[in-house]
Amino acid sequence: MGVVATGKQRSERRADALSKERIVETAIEILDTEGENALTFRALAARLATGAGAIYWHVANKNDLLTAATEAVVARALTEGDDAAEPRQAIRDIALGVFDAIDAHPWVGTQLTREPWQAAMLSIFEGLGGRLPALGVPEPAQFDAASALLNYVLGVAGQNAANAREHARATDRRAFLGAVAARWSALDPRRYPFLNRAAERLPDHDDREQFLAGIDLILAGIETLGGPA
Amino acid sequence: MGVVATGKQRSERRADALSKERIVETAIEILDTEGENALTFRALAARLATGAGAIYWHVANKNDLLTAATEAVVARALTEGDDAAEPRQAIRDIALGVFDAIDAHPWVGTQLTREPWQAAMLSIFEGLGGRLPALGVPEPAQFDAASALLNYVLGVAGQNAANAREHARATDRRAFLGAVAARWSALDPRRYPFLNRAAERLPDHDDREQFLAGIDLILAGIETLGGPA
DNA sequence: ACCTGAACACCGTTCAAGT
DNA sequence: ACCTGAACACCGTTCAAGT
Repeated sequence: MGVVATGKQRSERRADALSKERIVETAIEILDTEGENALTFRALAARLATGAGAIYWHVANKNDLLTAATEAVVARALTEGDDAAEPRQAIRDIALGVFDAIDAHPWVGTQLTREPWQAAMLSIFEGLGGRLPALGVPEPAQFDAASALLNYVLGVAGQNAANAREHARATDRRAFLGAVAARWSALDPRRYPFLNRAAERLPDHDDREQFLAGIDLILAGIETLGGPA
Repeated sequence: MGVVATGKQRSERRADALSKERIVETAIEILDTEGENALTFRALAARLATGAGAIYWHVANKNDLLTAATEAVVARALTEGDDAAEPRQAIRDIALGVFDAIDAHPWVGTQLTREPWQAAMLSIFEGLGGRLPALGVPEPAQFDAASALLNYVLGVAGQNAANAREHARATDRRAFLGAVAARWSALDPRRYPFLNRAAERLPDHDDREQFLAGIDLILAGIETLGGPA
């Protein structure tokens, strides 16, 4: 609109001035659509129609960029699932919010597990730990209990991110799980009895349900800490 | 011994022929003493007094190398803490074995969370899940329960690895935790009441004890699944 | 069969130079 | 103040050539 193309074609037209926000949003786009490996300063600069060095004026380095992108996604995820009044349900909602965010943006799982004490992680920690008083958990035990929930969430986050990296574009989940299950079934049943049994359940299990089952297990353990509900 | 130095000095003398085992052990040495970033094919080749390309004859790629290194460390960790008869204690021993291995080799935590379904992870999974029948957990629930334990262990593993990466050589743990706690205390106590309280416990808490407290919490939840013990 | 080491195709990051 | 883009110092990986 009103922009006259001069001489050489340019692949992309600058929408407006560069800003950290615009850089972060573009990075999220690349991460979501092309995967973790596709985010390079060169690719990012090309999409933003600028030089690679320009990005460094707004962002300290790649880690800073990834942290900001993670923070943006997690912040949205946590505000969406507004607070349930019931503390058990509130904790489930927060955990599921993070789970679903990582399902949609697997690279968030990678970054969440790589960079400790970042803002995104603190929000999750507060969300989980903040409900423990209402659950009747005595103060001295709250730190450990919230840590257990957080670390479980982070563990699943990392695995989901790794799985997404493995079969980049969902190459038939059932076939993939079937192949893994076949490997488990091939193990010596005397040395690996549990994996042999688990192999039968693997192909049909639902990741989200299993994730929630784990949360409920930890919540059940936490409830043994407090007085009667 | 009996080797005559000819012409130019060579920085290192080849002890014997190259092998995957020798490559993996040397990689572990570098990872342990110089950190994750120090492991490059060039550095590895220099230590082995060979060319970078030679390594590829024995190892498919860097990921293969890291997986093999992780497997070696985890296998040792799991065989050391021999099986306790009591299932709760056996699960604690396995979890603590992994925890201590990552404490000694933080890069194992990174690799464990990056590469799913690798042999090292399967051994841990079997070790944890294999004790659930003795705990009275009904078969249909065992897969979910073992997953919860595994993901918790992996979450802690990732965090410990990330922490070790952060302050490369333990620059006074208490000072570091004190700085983190100060940041938590600086947060608005109305929006972050839990983190403000947790800040007081952070500097003096023991990672290993907190890890075990989480295991016990999940075990307490798992015990609500079975019949009476 | 196994090893050598230069070369290739990338990276993140810096920085002199522009506006 | 902000942007440009070439240059630097690395990487993992390949491969022709050696033994």
